[in-house]
Amino acid sequence: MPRIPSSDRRALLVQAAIRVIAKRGVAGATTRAIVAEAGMSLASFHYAFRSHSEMMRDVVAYVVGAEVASAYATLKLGSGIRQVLREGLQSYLDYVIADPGHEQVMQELVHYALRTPGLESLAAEQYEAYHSGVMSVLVEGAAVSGVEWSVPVLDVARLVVTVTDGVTLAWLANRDTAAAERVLDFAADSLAALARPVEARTRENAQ
Amino acid sequence: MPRIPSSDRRALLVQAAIRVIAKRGVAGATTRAIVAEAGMSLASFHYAFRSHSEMMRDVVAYVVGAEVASAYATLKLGSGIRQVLREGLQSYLDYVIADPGHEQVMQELVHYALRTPGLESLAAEQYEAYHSGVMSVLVEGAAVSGVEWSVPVLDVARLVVTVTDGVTLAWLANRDTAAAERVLDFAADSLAALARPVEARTRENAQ
DNA sequence: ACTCGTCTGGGACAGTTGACCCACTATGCC
DNA sequence: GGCATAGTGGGTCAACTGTCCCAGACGAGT
Repeated sequence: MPRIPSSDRRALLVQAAIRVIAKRGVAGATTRAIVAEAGMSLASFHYAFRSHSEMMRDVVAYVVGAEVASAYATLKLGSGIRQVLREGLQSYLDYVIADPGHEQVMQELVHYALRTPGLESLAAEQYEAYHSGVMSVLVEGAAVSGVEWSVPVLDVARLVVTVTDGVTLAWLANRDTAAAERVLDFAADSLAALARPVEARTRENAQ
Repeated sequence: MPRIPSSDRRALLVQAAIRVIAKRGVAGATTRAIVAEAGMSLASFHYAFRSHSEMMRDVVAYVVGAEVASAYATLKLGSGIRQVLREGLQSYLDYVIADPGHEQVMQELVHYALRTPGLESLAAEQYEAYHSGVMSVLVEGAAVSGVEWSVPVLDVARLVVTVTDGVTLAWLANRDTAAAERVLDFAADSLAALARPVEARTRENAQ
């Protein structure tokens, strides 16, 4: 069997764990299922991690750091801010539909972190990452569309995350794509109302 | 030990299970933990339920049927629809803050149902119950405020549920009450824009 | 060629879990 | 009182889990 360099083994196991969670849920992420997914032996697990919970901490930290904002980052340069918002939200929904397991894992990991002593802060960090990731997209989107936000961008980002979380959970439950898109229509309309055309002289009060 | 009549035993165990889930999460809802919470013996469990998963099905069905809309039903008769919405959303948030475990259980059970073969439909039913419960509140709220909804009320209900779910998850993660309330401010504003004063003659196009 | 530290395979362990079983007790009915 | 039935207690089982251990294999440096 090929030997795996020490630096990669943890990452390999973490990613295998995420795949297992996507397939079987957090409860199914046993050490044996994970090493089987990673094609490793059981002993290798405890060679890489001191314990199962130590690995789960890394799993949560991994999803916080990586790919978090990537789902939001499909920024198409539309004609106006309303369309930029709508298309951004749509690409997020498309992403959820294409790979429902992934966003399901994200929410399950939030609940797992909230339940696990010592990991509660990671849930908060996960949302900070969401918010700041979306915020930068919103700043860029506003710049492209020549508008500015009439409220703090961070609050707008919170609204976007609220909507995406809510739509995700409902869609996972009832798979009603048309209803989800109507919600996104309304969200895009309402959020666009928070933007106003930028007047060249009052540029400094952005953010 | 007092004998428990047959009709109550299942309900007792289901409610005990919900308390255990609130305390320890879905993964902690073992048969032993549940019967301990219910003050019963282990044998009584399999006397009442054929299996653990059969009881979990009842747990999910129970939360779908009972109390689902109760959190929304704190309808205060405010001056206008905007205030009715805002106060309704606030009372929901107050409820989440007062008993975070309960709404956490609700979301965890949705994910559990989605993961469990044969229970996926219960997740959809849970959201149908949410939507119809909120919808009736919205209908009443509109009537009290003398407005009508310019879009199907069911869609408005979906928006409300989307917001409450999103706010719940974010608040559970970061406990940022002020931010949650700003989100609710915006939601109430935006939703109120979907209502228009009812003109006595066009009463019939209410959904 | 030798050796040392890195890594792996397989086995084993104790603890927990869902499920089951059977002797036993209470209760209502004749 | 006797008896069937509903309900209970406690013990037991196999399966599964996280964790540990140890003999050995590989590779790099000498």
